[in-house]
Amino acid sequence: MYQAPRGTQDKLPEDQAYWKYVEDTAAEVAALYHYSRLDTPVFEDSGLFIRGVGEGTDIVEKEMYTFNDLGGSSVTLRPEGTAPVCRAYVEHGMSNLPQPVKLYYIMSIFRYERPQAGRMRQFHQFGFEALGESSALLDAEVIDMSCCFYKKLGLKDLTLLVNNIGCPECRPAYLKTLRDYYRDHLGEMCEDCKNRFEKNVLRLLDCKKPNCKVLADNAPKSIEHLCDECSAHFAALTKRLDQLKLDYVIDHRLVRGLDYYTKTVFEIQPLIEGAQSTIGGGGRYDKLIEELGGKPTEGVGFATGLERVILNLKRAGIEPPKSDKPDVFVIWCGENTLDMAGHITSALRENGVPVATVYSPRSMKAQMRQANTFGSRYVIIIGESEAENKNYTFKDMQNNTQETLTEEELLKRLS
RNA sequence: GUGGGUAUAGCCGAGAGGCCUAAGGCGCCAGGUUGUGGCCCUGGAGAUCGAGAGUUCAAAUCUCUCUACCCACCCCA
Repeated sequence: MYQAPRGTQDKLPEDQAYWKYVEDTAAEVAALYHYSRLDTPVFEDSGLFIRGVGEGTDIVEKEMYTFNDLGGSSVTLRPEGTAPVCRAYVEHGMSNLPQPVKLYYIMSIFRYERPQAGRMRQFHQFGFEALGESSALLDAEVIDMSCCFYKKLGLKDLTLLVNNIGCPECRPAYLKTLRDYYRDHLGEMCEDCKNRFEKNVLRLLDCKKPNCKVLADNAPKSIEHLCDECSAHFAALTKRLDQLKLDYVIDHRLVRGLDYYTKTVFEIQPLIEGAQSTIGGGGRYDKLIEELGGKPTEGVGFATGLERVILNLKRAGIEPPKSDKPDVFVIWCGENTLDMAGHITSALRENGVPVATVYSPRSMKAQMRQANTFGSRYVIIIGESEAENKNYTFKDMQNNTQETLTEEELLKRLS
């Protein structure tokens, strides 16, 4: 038999309440911070991600779903959301709108990886991007908004990590310092890191191997090698975060895996040990839009994995809210009851009341059982005597009380 | 890409060569008299034991191959 493709999953009815809760909360928070929704296509020109995310990154090198369509164009299932948003910003001339332009999205993301807990090939992100503003106050607001999202969901015990990895002005010098430092320790590094030494020195900092970790802890820190502008930016950010009373940890080893980040980077992690520690992350990307062919436009954003959010909700025992609409189950049993049942079912639905019923004759007991397993609050019983008297037996399953009502009384009661 | 683990009905899960024409539980269906749920009781349906090959008189149980899933590394959300 067929199965859902590796690394994908069905969102089953029993999980939908979680998804709705998370997505509704995302939309609510987005509105609070004045972000508008943007949906972009599931696939894009492959070049967008190669240019945007960076050729040396793992995402581009080995995780993209890239294929040629029938016309011969190379397209890629989006492996992240920031580049598409920037593309849309440029394409639709949003630089003419009042800046910053604030956009959010809830979309599926595709990365070809070995699946494991909290890591899917198709997963979903809630993300938001603010474009056209360079102030660190906005960085702080983005971080604040991220925290607000988790807080509203009821997630606690999250750690906020922040760092500043510099800009094209100061980063080259820092990278040189870093390379000089690591050059003396090549012998102590793992194979991967030796490789990274050549390709991407920054990434040496977040290797988790014990030896490399020690090296990284003692490595030159980016925030100590910032230019005046970046330094001031970082100071403004932390000052604002303090005002917002957000607890954060400055993590020198936080560098992120996408090439487009400049200055601020941050990550949010649950306390639970082990893999997939990051639940969300983001940062500033002041050169990205330029890189994609737009005019120089700063940006800062954040994205969080919804599967991981839900995983953490479940671990924390947080349940999504239940709807409090009255659910009605219509039972019909006996001669001439079907027409009345059909009539009242339609009438209730026209009044906006959710109704379930049965379609084949079954014993009253069986129908009551079904109403019970459905969790219906009310049951309307139409048996032969009701059919004869043109009224309805209305039963409250919770209080175990029932009464005889006319159609008008019934509709009034439930609407 | 690397390493480890698992694979029995819709779900959970016993089972370690013949007594398995596969236990039990949940769920589902039907009953427990005459028109009524949740508890309880009784009965029922539902499994080519992941797939293929091999060893054997005999395999869910042993061997091999494949596949899928899980976990970790890696990476990230």
